[in-house]
Amino acid sequence: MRRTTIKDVAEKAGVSIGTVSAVLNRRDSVRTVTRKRILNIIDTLNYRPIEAARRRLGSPSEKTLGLVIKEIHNPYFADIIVGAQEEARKHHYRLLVMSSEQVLSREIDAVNVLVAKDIDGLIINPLVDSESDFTHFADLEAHNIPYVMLEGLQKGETEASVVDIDNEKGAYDATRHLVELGHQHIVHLAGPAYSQHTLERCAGVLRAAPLARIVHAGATLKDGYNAVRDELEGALCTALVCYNDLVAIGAMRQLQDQGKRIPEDVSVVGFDDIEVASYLSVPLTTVRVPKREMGRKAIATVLERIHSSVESPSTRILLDAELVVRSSTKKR
Amino acid sequence: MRRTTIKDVAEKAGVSIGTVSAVLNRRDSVRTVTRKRILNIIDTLNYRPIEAARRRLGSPSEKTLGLVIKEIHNPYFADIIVGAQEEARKHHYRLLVMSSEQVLSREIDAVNVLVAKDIDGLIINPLVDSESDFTHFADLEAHNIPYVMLEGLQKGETEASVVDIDNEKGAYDATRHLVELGHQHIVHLAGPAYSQHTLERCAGVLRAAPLARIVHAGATLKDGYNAVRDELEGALCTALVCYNDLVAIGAMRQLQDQGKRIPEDVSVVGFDDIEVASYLSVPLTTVRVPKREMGRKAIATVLERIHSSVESPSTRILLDAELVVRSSTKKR
DNA sequence: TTGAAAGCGCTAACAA
DNA sequence: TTGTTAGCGCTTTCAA
Repeated sequence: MRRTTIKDVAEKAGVSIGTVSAVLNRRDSVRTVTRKRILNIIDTLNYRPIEAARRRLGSPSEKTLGLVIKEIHNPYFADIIVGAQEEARKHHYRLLVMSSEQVLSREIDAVNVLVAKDIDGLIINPLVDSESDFTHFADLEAHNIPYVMLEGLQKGETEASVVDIDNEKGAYDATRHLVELGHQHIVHLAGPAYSQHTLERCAGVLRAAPLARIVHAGATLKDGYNAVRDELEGALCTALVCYNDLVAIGAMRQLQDQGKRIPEDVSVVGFDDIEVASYLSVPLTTVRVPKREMGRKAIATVLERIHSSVESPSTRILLDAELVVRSSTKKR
Repeated sequence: MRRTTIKDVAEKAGVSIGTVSAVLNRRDSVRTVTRKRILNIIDTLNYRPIEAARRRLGSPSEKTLGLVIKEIHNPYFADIIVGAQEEARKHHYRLLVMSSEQVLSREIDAVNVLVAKDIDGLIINPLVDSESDFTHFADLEAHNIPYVMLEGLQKGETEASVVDIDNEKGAYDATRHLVELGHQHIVHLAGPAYSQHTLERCAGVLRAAPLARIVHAGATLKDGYNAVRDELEGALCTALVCYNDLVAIGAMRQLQDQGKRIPEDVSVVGFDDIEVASYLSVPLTTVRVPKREMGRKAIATVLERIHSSVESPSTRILLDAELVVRSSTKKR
């Protein structure tokens, strides 16, 4: 069933498409009766003009950028979105956000839709699945749509620019802090499988504390809660390095349920420094990631690519992240 | 400066647009030398075909719905987004998200962009400014794009459907709970100005406790923190009803800074039941809003309107919200 | 292997 | 006041 077009409306109304167009564009050259009749038919036919056609195809359309994130629930991304939006607005671009929710097929889907919607550039925090196919990125390149990633891909499959922090160093700093506090039994609650960040942070933890135990957790409150419940029952553990703040908060809740005090019994370090981290009863020691700045920088980078006529080389921009010591860690 | 078109490429390459099109569509009827030459020119000219035109205008395009929220930082919206996405996917629609960040001009902007991107329907949590203009909603109606609101407008300016909860009742229940606990000095940390939810919740609080003091706060962690710091210094107050959980968490942090214990010294009730509320050291008593279901229901409602040929009447769907008593409230 | 031309839905200029 | 038509960027036949 074809979409209803202006022609259908014109036919049914017994007028020309020009007249219908005039009504659509609120030109006052149409007789009231005719207008009413046409309006009626538009309504019953449920007709909706195709915007792309109205804009006379060639005319400059809305400038838009796409942003594909991994989890809408993570305040980490909220900050990135705000920074990105800010920078985009400054340059008169609008930001369309989609979330893959950690599902590769949705990521591919999101990119396709955004391409179909004719965005001018894309920021994406890609899923780094081992079996990832990169056709959607190839598509972007074929379409000449510049894009920037918020997390590096393992293989050098694409020539994309990356805006990120040094995750290995961040995790190293966090763990080093615990080591210096005298902790011997450190457990790392690691992030989701197949994430580059997970890998890098594990590496950082192990560099600072080669004997640290790595436990697979995930990226959410529940993941942190469950990991501590299922994996740390009675285990020797005086300090926790968590993949992110959400996991840390979940872990702390479970520790508390087990009657353990923080930081007296167990020290906990998070990652990201989401806003709520400093509002907790026991303010969280964590690695501050400059999220807004990352969003801004990512946009600035695509914009550069959009506006430069020459093929700019792909870059890897690493912003600074630093440990923020609050009350959830304590000398052993 | 016009956008580069296929014609430019063809001219510069000394071929016809048909040949360029063939290259673009990976047809193997083009001689390798010609293809290479064209590809080169595409690159140097930074040419990007307009998707809308490729799709031959009439052909059915990607089915998409728009969602305009008020604050990307509020987990309340994250849940709504997840529910909406879920329902949309089930019906093979994609969801494009934009955030107004409490700024009316951005809301208008977002709607315009979404319309330009040819969405099939819209969910919006509108800003209810007293000086609101409703032209963007009128535009939606003119374009025959069905939309559903997640918060009622004050005036009956539009004929939109609304999916929401009974906010007055929710706030009443929350406050009533405190009254039953014996609290006499109740303060309500109210939401942002010009929000319908703010108004409705204030009304609910006052119905349960006519003597409650209303303090303007806002919708964020910081708002809660600041309100308690600036307005409750030394004030008589044994219980706090907060506009939402974020405000409650912010308020609790400040109370703690003042050396007050929760719930021994002050009882606190939130609103929304965002996930983190149950993970706090003092799990938060709050009004559980069925956020995902609201997202789902809102999508289902637009979809109905999209697919029904008859003009469906606007409805007002109120889902159930109920008080969840945890540990932040206590008998006086 | 390439070019020419029709047609997609719509707007705007012009003619009737 | 209404109808006719060219043209927007592109794909797709069909002919050369």
